[in-house]
Amino acid sequence: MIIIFMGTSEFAVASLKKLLDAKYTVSLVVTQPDKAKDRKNKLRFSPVKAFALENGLEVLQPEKIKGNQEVFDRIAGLKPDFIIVAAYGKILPRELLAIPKYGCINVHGSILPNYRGAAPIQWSIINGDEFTGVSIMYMDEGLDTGDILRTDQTQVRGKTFTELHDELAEMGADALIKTLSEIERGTAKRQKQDEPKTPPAYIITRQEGLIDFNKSPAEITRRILGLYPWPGVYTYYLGQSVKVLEAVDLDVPNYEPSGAITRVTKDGIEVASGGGTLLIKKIQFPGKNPMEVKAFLLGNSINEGVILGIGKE
RNA sequence: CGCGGAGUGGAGCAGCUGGUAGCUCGUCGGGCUCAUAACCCGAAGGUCGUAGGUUCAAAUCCUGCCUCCGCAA
Repeated sequence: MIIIFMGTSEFAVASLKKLLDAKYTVSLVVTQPDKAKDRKNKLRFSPVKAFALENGLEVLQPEKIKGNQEVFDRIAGLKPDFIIVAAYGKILPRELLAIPKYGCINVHGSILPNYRGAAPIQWSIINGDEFTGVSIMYMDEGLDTGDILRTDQTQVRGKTFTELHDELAEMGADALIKTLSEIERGTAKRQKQDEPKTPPAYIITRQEGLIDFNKSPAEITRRILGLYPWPGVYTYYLGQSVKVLEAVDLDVPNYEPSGAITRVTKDGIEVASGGGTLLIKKIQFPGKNPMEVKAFLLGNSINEGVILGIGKE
């Protein structure tokens, strides 16, 4: 059994690890080129690359994959049985999909056909879904449109992105292993996807974290969970950006203009949002560590009546 | 060499045109209260990130280093 693994993010690491644990031989790991840099501008490996190197696996990092003859030859030359893809970050061209004997299998962090795309976990939290899960599917040329082999589900409620992500990464890895053995035994069933009931899960940008105080406190609260830790949810206070790390929906009507600070107490900052009241409890200013509003107030003051969200934009 | 902010008693800050440190909260003890997150009195707790330098004298000026963080990727 010859397996080629393609993945980049932390989500993919779990699957790669389980493959190794299950004694599959991973002949090659393909991941994105090193481009992430830290504050000192030092190169950082993708999580998958880091893991692969630790485990002595061969790593390939093509800049371009479509129409790259060298990469194609390399992969085809291995005569793989499977190509396993998890959070790789690029669409694979048709000729590559055709290489492996048993096909290209993808691990995806949602129950397809819902949330096709790059950020399924974040969006399921932001949208307030009760359930989400993972899907194992055959890949085709579309974006997460291939036939489904297996899905598993779990609850979303109250989990942060990190928590749900880690859970789904494990769940996806387990589902992958089970699916592979089913395929080998010939008991796997494939099923075409229905029409999605959600919009595509567009990749998250920093902009997604800017709070819109016209939205309900509940939605803002979910966004805080879904965008944790990156990019985080933020707004502007007196022209300076502030991250909002923790907030609760007070479930109290508030008819002040959206974004207005209506009350400052030791519990936090009450802000009018979408007709409701959002209590901001934990914040972080640039250059500072995260802190409870209560602590912030010991050395600083926040005035009621100030409108949040007015800043550089 | 990507840009920038910050490191001061447990927490959040002030002090930084140099002369051995202050505020708010917390903690501990006591008091007042039916009672309290309220109030009053008192106490403990900091070699001011670190290593050097300048100076009669540095938290305060200069240099190196470490750590944390915001932006950009």
